[in-house]
Amino acid sequence: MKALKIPEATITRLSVYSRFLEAIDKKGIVTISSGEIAEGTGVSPAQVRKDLAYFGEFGTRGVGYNVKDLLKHTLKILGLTNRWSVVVVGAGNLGSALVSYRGFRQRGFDIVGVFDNDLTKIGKKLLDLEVLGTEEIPRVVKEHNVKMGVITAPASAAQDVANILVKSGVKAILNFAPTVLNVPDHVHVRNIDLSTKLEILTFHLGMENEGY
Amino acid sequence: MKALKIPEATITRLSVYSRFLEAIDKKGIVTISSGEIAEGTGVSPAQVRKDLAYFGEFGTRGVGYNVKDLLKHTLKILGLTNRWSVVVVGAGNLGSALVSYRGFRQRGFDIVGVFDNDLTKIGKKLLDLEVLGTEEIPRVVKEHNVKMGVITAPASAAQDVANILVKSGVKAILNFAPTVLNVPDHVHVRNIDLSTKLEILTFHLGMENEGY
DNA sequence: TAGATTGTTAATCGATTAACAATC
DNA sequence: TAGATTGTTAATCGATTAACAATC
Repeated sequence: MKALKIPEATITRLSVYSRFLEAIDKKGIVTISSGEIAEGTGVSPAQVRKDLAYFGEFGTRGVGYNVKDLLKHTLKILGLTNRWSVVVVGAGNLGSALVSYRGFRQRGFDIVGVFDNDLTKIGKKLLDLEVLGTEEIPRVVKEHNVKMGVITAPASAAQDVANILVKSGVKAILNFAPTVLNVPDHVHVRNIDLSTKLEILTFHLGMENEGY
Repeated sequence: MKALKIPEATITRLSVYSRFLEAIDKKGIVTISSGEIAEGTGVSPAQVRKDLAYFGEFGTRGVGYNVKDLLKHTLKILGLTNRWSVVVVGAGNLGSALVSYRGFRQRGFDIVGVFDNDLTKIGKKLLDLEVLGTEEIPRVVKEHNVKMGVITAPASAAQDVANILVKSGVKAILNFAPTVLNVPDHVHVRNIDLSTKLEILTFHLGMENEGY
């Protein structure tokens, strides 16, 4: 209920801390300090404490944080204490890769549908999922109470896909198409643009040679 | 040569502007204003002008920007006026998808090598590329003057892969493994963490239900 | 000239860092 | 108690926005 605005970077880091804590916990380590978390995740100790402080007091002064405890809290904050059903729209190479990606399942995401409007792809099996036509999206979204959709369709189709997803009741979209989506305010969208990330690197490489 | 620090977000947006301008240019539109660019890319007009102003004066007061001209400038800034050879390490689903991804080639990236240390993957063909053992990385990097590497190996192997890439002379790494890489200061690293992006969305969805 | 839009400065906003009192 | 580390406040740093003079 707090009206406190939390920086997006804080949430991103929380995800990183969470994964780091999982690894630490697996090693059997019980207690960890903000300095050690910082060391392991490449941020500053003050940053770690500040990020956590948005959500509560999870540590013990003079001691540090209980690993299992803090891990649970970070997962709770990220909304990962229950599983999420996800649909993927676009069964090309990237879409297929995501459906097969074990990392998602491990963090609580269940891909319950893959869709395409390319007839040569419909009916294909990806793991245990059959690629369905996009007209099936509303049914699957309703049946599995899907809140999240991933768009791996080409840029030219992305907006149409987004419209279908929104109309079906999806509340959050992860968009891999290099295009800006128009959605209602209540729908969350994040873009992952693979080329853009490479271009940040070429920018820096180019700068070193020529300078700007 | 300017010592001016440019925000990473500016570079990301420049990449978005650049792609938007390509689309606008294809429509045959000659002139565009900061307001129209802003409208098309989801930022503020002041932001657009500020971002561009880091690099020069590309517009004409009272008129706007010449589309072709500005497109050229943004490509130049991003280092996309010549092509980049890239290697991909990790020939799993994601690696395979990236090799086949046409978006890279279109923006000036040529994937010249795919590597894995899994014997069942070595020798497989991805498009016209044969998957090679990781011991071949140094040779290919040198032969093609590769400056950029993409890591799509599992987290457990990512640091080893990074070491090999750095030793081979790679200067920039795009890392898909959910782990923090240790590399020398002169090597640029960016992470793309697919789960983290989903977790930002679940965070927001969770917040709406329970509040934080 | 009048209208439009840039480039740039100053004001605002927000995020990170430093420092330290609280406390185990 | 002495040493350590958190939680939090204040200071700093950086990025975005608003406003407007310059100028086409």
